[in-house]
This record gives sequence, C-alpha cells and structure tokens, in this order.
Amino acid sequence: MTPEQRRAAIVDATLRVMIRQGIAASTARDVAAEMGTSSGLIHHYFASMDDLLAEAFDRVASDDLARTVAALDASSEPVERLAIFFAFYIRADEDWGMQLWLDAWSEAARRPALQQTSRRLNEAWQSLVADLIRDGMRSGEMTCDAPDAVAWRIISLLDGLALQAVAHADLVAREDANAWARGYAEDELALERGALRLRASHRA
Amino acid sequence: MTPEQRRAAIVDATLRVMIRQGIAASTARDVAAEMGTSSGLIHHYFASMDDLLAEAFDRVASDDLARTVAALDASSEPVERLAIFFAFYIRADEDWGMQLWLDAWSEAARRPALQQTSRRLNEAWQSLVADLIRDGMRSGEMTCDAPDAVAWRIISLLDGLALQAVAHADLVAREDANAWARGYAEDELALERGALRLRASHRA
DNA sequence: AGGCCTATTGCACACTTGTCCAACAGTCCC
DNA sequence: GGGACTGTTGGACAAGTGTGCAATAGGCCT
Repeated sequence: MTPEQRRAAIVDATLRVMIRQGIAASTARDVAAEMGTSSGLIHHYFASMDDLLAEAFDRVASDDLARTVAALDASSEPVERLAIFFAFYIRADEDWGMQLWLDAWSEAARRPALQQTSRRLNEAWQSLVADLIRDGMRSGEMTCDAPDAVAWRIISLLDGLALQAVAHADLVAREDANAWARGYAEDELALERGALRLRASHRA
Repeated sequence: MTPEQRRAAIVDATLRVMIRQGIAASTARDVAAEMGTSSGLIHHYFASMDDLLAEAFDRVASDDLARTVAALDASSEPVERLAIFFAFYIRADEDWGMQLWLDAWSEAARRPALQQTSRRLNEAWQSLVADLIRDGMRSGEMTCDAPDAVAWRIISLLDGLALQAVAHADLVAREDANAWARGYAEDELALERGALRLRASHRA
C-alpha cells in the first residue's frame, strides 16, 4: 500500500466511523479497529485527531459540492441550474449528510482544523449559489440587488429545514421537508412576469 | 441550603459551564469547580451527567419559552402576537442561545435525556406558533390550511438563519440575520388584502 | 447534651482518550 | 546476503471521564 493509498484508506475508515457514531464520538482507536490495524498507524499519517476528522469531513463535503457542480454543468439554463442546486442541497438520498454538518458545526468550537474546514465549505456553497444568481443576471433571466446576501439566506433556510428533518426524522417525513424546501425555493425565486426576481429584503 | 436550593444551584452552575464551554465539554468536575464544591455532590442530586445536562438545558429553554408566552399575553392582537414571537425567537440579545440548541441537537444522539428534552421543547415552540396561527384564524385575521405544518416550517427557517449567524458570526452581522428573519416573517405572513394568509405549500 | 440523619467531602475505581515511542517487519538497493 | 529505510505494531503514558462510596461535618430534634 502506497502512502497515498494508506492515507485515503484511513480517511475512508474515519468517514465510516463518523457516519456511524457521530464526529464527537469518533476516536483514533475506532478508526484503527475499522481498518483492522493498530491505532499508532493513524498518528503516523495524521498529526492530530482534529486534522484527521477535518480531512474526512472535507472529503465528503467537497465530494458533495463537486457532484453538484458536475450536475450543474449539464444545464446551461440559469433557472434550471438553480433548481438542480436545490435538489442536490436537500440531499434526500443521504440521511447522514445533515447530521455530519450538524456535528461539524457543534464540534467546531473545540476543533480548530474542523472549524476551518466547515467554514471554508460553507462559504464555497454560498458562493456557488451567488455565482448561479449572477449567471442568471448576466443572461437577463434573474434580477437581484444583492446576490451574496440572497445566497447566504437561501443556504440558511435550507439548512434550517434539513436540520429539523434530521432532529425530528420520525415526526416529520423527509419528503415533506424536501417538498417544503422546494416550495420555498420556487417562492424565493419569485417568478414574476417570466423573470426571476431574487429579493434581498422581503419588504421592498 | 435546602435540597431544592442546592439542586437549583447545581443547575445554575451547570448552565454557566455549558454556556462557557459547550455542552459536550461540560464535565461534572467543571460544574463542581464552578460551585466551589466537590464533584461527588453532583451525583448526590443527579443520577447521571446526562440528566443534569438535560435539566440545565431544560431550564434555559423553558425560561425562554415562558418569557415569550408572557410577552405574548401582553397583546391580544393575533398579528401583533406573531410579530412578538418572531422578536423573541430570534434572541438577538443572547449570543449563546443558538449555540446551546446546536450543541443539544448534536449531542442528543449520545445523551438520551438531553434528546428527550430538546425534542420536547422544540415541539413546544412549534405548537406555540401553531396555536398563534389558530388564534388568528378564529378571529378571522388569518387563513391557513395547515397550521401545524406552517408552524413547523417557520421554526425551521428561523433556526436555519440563527444557525448560520452563530457559525459565521464574524462574516454575517447578527443584525442582518435578524433583519432577514423579520423580513422573511413578514413575507411568510403574506399580508394580502389586510388579512393574513399563511401558506402550507408555497405553490398553490 | 446526646443522638440521629443527611448533606457533603475527597478519593478510589474502571475506563477512555490523544499522543508518543521503542521495537519489529517488510522491501528495496548495494 | 547484508544494510538501510520506512511502514507498522502494540503498548506505555498522562490526563481526562462518569460513577460509586466510606468517612466526615454540621445542624436539628429530643
């Protein structure tokens, strides 16, 4: 096994443990057991547990982002692209995605590397949406007086819906959360006279 | 010190520790040090650390709820009452309130008592909003085809905004989050022809 | 005053954590 | 084959955890 492969294998195992037990409860020994190796090996490749957790979280979150970007490239229609973003951000097929983000947010206070990673990816998502809006503005299909602010708010609201869906998975059907998010999206897009008008403040 | 006073003092100290260090990093010894007593005392009053954390979280969250209910009673005007709710739920004066909820959500997976408490209070907030809407419907000032669903969605969206405001406190001014939440609120209330129409699905 | 009862102490216990490290094993080069 | 190098091991280590418990202190009642 080359060093690169080994590193990747450790990150893989860490990811499985994180998804199974949550970030806070993932220990070096758990990861070692998951791989069937000794725990010392982990610190041979990663300076600290914080770094390892951050890198593992980075991988899933970055992959999610990359998959979304790839899917977006399939369409050049700005409004359709925004719809694709919503579909991907909801992550209806994974029930652990949002739990991981939740853990990362909460754990970030005590793990510097994880905090940095979580923030970087959050900003990447926000800027992706902002770019989507700007694209729509360039092609004249959207109007928006503050793309960054609107993008930030869209991310926030979707996070809130996903959060409650995770916290109350048994009370609220996941499909409901998705439907509502989609409904909000379409409302937020404010289809008016065939053009998309994204509002920075709801009260004009 | 009577047993009741001592219990309350322990909960008080736990609360201070929780706010300072986060729920996950709050230990029995920290609480004891905060009170200037021995750590054994804590387990004389609480069966487990999980129970203590749950009770401490219960206290803040219940107090927040009670304060909101008290403020609501000051107004009998349904629309005004909903506005009051929004103002209280944003919790602009406390910068730790949302962090505590975030910790509770994340930590709930590993602490049964905390999970139960967090869920109970979340449902209480949701049902408060639902009742507010039903009041408005009774007096004819609001129309809503699914008060519970709308209440759940309102809570979700506000949580999302508060969440991002906590995670990126330095990137996004708290006042912006509040302004947006308020803006969303007014939009959600959908003031139309002087009457409040609360939509269950955004797409009619 | 004496007895009792309970709050409170301080510590022991078993266990887990991240981190580190001396020893071992495998492989590749000379 | 022998040596050097590096991946890998397994365990040591100190610091932490929740939990239980014998011993103490302190006040209250009789």
